[in-house]
Amino acid sequence: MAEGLEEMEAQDSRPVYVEQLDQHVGEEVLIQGWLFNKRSSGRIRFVIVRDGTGLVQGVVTPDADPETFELAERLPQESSLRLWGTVRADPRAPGGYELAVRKIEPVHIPKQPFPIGLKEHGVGFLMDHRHLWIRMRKQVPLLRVRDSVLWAIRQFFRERGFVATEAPILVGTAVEGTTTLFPLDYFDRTAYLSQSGQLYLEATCMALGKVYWIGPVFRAEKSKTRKHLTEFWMAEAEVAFLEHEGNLTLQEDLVRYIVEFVAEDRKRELELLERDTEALLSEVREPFARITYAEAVEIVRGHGVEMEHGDDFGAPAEDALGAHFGRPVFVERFPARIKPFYMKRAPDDPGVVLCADLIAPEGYGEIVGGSQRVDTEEELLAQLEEYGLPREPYEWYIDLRRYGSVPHSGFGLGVERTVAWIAGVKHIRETIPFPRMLDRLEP
RNA sequence: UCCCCGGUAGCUCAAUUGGCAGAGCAGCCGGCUGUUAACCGGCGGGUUGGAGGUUCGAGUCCUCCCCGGGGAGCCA
Repeated sequence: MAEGLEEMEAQDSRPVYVEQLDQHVGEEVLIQGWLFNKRSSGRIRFVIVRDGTGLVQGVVTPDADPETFELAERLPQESSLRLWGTVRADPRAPGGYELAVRKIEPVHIPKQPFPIGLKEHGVGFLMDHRHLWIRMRKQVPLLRVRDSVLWAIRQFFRERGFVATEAPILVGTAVEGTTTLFPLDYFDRTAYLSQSGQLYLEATCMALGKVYWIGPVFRAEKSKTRKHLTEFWMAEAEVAFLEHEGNLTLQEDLVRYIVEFVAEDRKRELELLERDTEALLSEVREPFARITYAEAVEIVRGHGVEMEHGDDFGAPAEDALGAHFGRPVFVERFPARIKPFYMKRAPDDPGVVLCADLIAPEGYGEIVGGSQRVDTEEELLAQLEEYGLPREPYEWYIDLRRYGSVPHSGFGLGVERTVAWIAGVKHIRETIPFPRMLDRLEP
């Protein structure tokens, strides 16, 4: 009977989310969420409730029923609850709206204190409690920014007629010989977790024309930096009949689209993250800079960073480039021997390849890497040999150059680095719900 | 793999030259009718990461190990 009454009551006020409260001023609503914090001043009590879309302050006075008044004092942090109250605008309330609470109904009351308080914590402790940390103040808006970045990517490609497709995660061979792969037992042989879907997208674009996919990739490098995870997400695209210049334009259009979309779509979240969105937008307003590898080396040296022509860019070099331009910069035409076997040589200079890395400003490093691909069997066989790679596992890939081969190009965008740049967070471990890093496999 | 820093209460940190292990927060008890990481008073809370060594005496010095953080390299 008592249960029946509660259900009736719940039906009286439709549940609404905190982000919709401005549409319900003056109405009684039902909020379903968790107790984020509470404050009390004796005869007036404040409960701050979060529901995934935002935080709202509930005001509890002795006018509410005695049980509710008592709950407002007693409920511990992260109690789950239903809360009925009338929405009103009040400048004293965080967010501008608050609830005059009529009733609180606990759903679950924790028996022990929530490990993560509102005061500061160390990174190690927070990472050990990542499953709970994601509920907290900065993490919720950050994960909502991530959602928006992924949504923007899908929307961009769909608007342009790309077909969303998939590449396998389990693969039998390395895509690029250099990077370390995670091996695993696959019946009686060794399989690996894919480090890139690119080779497969090259095949798929010959079927579908323009393709993209967004998925996890894996790198067994023992990197310990703020820019690296062992499992991260890439948005990769591959387009038949697209050549190098068009590839850069496509990447530039995509990156600008993502930034502009997210800046608007997650305006409130970026404010909570204290990201200066004007500064961010101004970085992508102008056309991106385009320089060659050779020019980049000179610029980097001009900033006092030592490097030889023929070296790949290290973190200090990337930072120097980002600082020099203050906006994204494409570095084109790398020396062939520091890039993978599948990139096409420049027709006017066989020492360099038709590739580009896109370096984000503000020290976020390379966020996109792409190239035009080798498109003749002769070139591909020659380059496999040059890189000392066996031909047999790549027979299917060589086949793509035997049956109606066309010029084609593509790229991969690092999702977490892009989110970090847009949100303005220093370490990419916070841009994914459960980061996988060296020595960090749990939770 | 290499370099640097750290490990003290549930959490964040202090502890002077080697000399009685402390504070804030959290928890518990009490107070406060507009709080904003509220505030005020009280209470409980410790194998100082582990092993060994030096010493009258080690959180502090030495050796080894474990764990974490930051950075490099490599990469997106």
